[in-house]
Amino acid sequence: MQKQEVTIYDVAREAKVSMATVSRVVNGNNNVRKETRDRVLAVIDRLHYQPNAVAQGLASKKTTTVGLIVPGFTNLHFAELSQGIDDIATMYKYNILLSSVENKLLEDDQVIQNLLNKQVDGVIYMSNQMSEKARNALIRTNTPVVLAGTMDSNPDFGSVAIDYEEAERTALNILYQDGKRNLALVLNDERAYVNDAHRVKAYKEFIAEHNLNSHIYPQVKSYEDGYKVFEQMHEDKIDGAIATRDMTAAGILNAAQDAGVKIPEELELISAASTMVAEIVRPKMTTIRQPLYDIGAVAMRMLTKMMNNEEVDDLHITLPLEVIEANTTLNK
Amino acid sequence: MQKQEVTIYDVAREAKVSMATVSRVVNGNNNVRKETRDRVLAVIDRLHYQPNAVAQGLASKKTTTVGLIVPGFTNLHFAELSQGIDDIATMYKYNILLSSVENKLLEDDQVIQNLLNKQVDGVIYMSNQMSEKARNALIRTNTPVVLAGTMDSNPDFGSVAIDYEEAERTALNILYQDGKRNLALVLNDERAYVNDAHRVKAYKEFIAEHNLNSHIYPQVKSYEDGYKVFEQMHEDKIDGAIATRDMTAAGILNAAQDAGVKIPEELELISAASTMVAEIVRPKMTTIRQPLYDIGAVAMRMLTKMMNNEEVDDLHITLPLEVIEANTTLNK
DNA sequence: ATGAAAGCGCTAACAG
DNA sequence: CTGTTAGCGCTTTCAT
Repeated sequence: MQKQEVTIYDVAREAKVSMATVSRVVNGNNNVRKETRDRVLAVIDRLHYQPNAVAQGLASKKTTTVGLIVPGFTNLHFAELSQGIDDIATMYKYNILLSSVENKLLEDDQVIQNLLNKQVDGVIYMSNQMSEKARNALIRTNTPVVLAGTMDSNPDFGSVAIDYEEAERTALNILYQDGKRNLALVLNDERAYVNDAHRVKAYKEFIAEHNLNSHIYPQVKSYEDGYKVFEQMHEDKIDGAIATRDMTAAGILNAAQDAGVKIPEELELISAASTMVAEIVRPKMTTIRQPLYDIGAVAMRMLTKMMNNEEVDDLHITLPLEVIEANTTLNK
Repeated sequence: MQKQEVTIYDVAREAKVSMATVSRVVNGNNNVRKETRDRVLAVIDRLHYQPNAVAQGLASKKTTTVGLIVPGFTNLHFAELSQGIDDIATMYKYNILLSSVENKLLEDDQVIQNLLNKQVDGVIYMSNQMSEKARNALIRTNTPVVLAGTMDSNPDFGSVAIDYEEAERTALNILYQDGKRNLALVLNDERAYVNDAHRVKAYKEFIAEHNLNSHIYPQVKSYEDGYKVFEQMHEDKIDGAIATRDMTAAGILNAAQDAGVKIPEELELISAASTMVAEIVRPKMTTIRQPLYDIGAVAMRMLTKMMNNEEVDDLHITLPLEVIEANTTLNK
C-alpha cells in the first residue's frame, strides 16, 4: 500500500470548506449548496482525489465488500454461479472477497473468521455443508448470509436453489419410462454436499416405491473417477444412470462408448448439473438443468437487500429447473 | 457490518497491560515477556477477541489483500490460473479481491481505481490489454503488479507466461510435418488479447517462410462460434488448424465430424490452451499445453515478493510449454 | 448549509 | 520489556 497522495483534508483546504462538507459531497448528501458542491467537485477533480475505502470502512462500519466462499475454481458449475453473483455485485457497487475451501488446510470456520475480520458486509456461501462453528460465528456477528445452490430452511440464512429432490425424481422418471430398471445414482460426496443428500433421499424413495434395487456409487468426483466407475456399473448391469456432475457423467459416457456399450440403447445417462460440457460430449448429454447464473444473481440480490436492512419477502427461494432431453436418453 | 463486540482495548484492560502490548502479541512481536504474552493470549482466548483488519489496514497501510482482475469466470482457462493464485495467496495469508472486466459497463481503469481505493497491496492482472489510463494509475500509486498469462517486457510490471510465439511455431510444425499445407489460425480476439497477437506474428512468419496461404479466422469466441466457423474453413479446404481456445476447438471438431470429415486424416486440429475439455472430446485433442496452475502460482509468489520489497531476480518469467499429442493429429 | 470535534480500532515511534 | 501518545483518513453527531 502506497502513501496516499491526497486526502479529504487537502481537498477541504483547497476548496476552503471543512472536511465534513467534502465528505458530504463525496457521499452525495443533499445538505450542500450547489455552489459549494461544484467548488468541491472541481477541487476533487483537479487534485485527482480518491477516497480511501479502508478509512471509510473504519469510520462508517461498512466495507461494501461481500465474502464469497466457493468449493474451488476448476468446477464450471461454480464458475457460472460466480458470474451471476459478480454481475449483480458490480451493479450494486460491492466488491467480492474470494475464498475457496477445497483441498485446503483451512477449515471453513477459519475462512469465515478471516472474512469477518475483514469486516465484510455479507457472505455468499456456495460450498458444502457448513460447520457449526462457522455458522455460529456468522450468527454471532449478525452478518447476513445467503446460501447459493443449497436447499436450506435455516431461518438465520437466506438460500437460493432448485428443488434437488424434484430434479432427482424427474430424472428417474425419464429413465423409468424408457423401460430402464437398473438405475444408478453416481454421487460426488454425500456427506459434504447437502444437495447430494437430497438426491439420495429422492432416489431411495423412488427405488422403494418401484421395487427396484439400489445402486449408489459414491465418491465419484472427477472425469477420471467417472471413467473408472463405469466398469463396476457395467458389472452391475446398470441400464440407466444419473450423475450429479457433468464431468463424471462425461467420464462414464466415454468409458461406456470405449467399451462398446450403445448409448442410449443399452445405457441411458442423465447429468444433474449442466454446464457446457454436457453440450460438447457426443452424444450430447440429457440434463436436468439448474439455472446457475440465475441462482448466483438472485442470491446476490437477496444479500444486497439483507445488507441494506430491506424487507426480504422470501428468505428461501426455489428456482425452476429445466429438462434438456438430448441424446443420452431415448427421447420417447 | 456489525458492531464489534470486543476490541484491543478490552483485552488490554482485562490483561492489565497497554493496548500496545496487546498489539505486539497479536502481531507476534518478540519484545514481550513470555509471562505477559501468555496472560494476554489467555484473555484474547477468553474474550474471543479478533482483530479488526480494517483498522489494522488503516493504521499500518497494509491490507494483506491483492486485487485479481480476470476477464470472466466461465472460461476454464482462467479457472485453473485462479486456483494457482489462490493457493499461494492463502499460503502467504493474502485475501483476494476479485474483479472481472468482461461484458461490463466498467472500463479497466475504473476497476483498477476501485481496487486502489480499497488499498490493495498488489494486483494480478490476467485479462486482455490494459489501457494507458489504468496502467498509469497503477504506476502512480506504486502498486506492485504481475501480469499472469501475458508476455510482457514492461519494466514496471512483472509477468509470468509461456512463449506464445514458440507455442504457435510448435503447433505449426506438427501440422506441416504431417503434410498439411492449408493451415488455419482460429483466434478469439486479436486486438484484445495480446497473446493472440504474438500467435499471429509467429503464424505469419511461418506462412511466409513456407510459401503458404494465410487463413486467419478472427472473433471465434465460443463453442458455437467454433461450430459455425467450420463451414467456412471447409470451403477454404483447411487441412490443419490451430485454435487458441479449447472450447472453439471443440466446436470445430464436432462440426467437422458432423459433416463427415475424418479427423485427423482430412483435418488436423490443435488446441493452444488446454483444459479438461481437450480430454473429454472424442477424439482427444492434441494440445500445446500451458501450465496454467503454475502460471498463477508463480505470478502470485512473485507478487508477494514485490509487496514485501524483496529482490525479484527475474521480473519476466517464461514457463516451459508442453506438447500433448493426442488423436486430432496423426502422431507420425 | 456548514464547521468543530469526537471517534472508528489499530499501529508505530518514542520514552523509559 | 512495556506504556504513552499520536495519528491513519474518514464519518457523524451536535452546534451554529
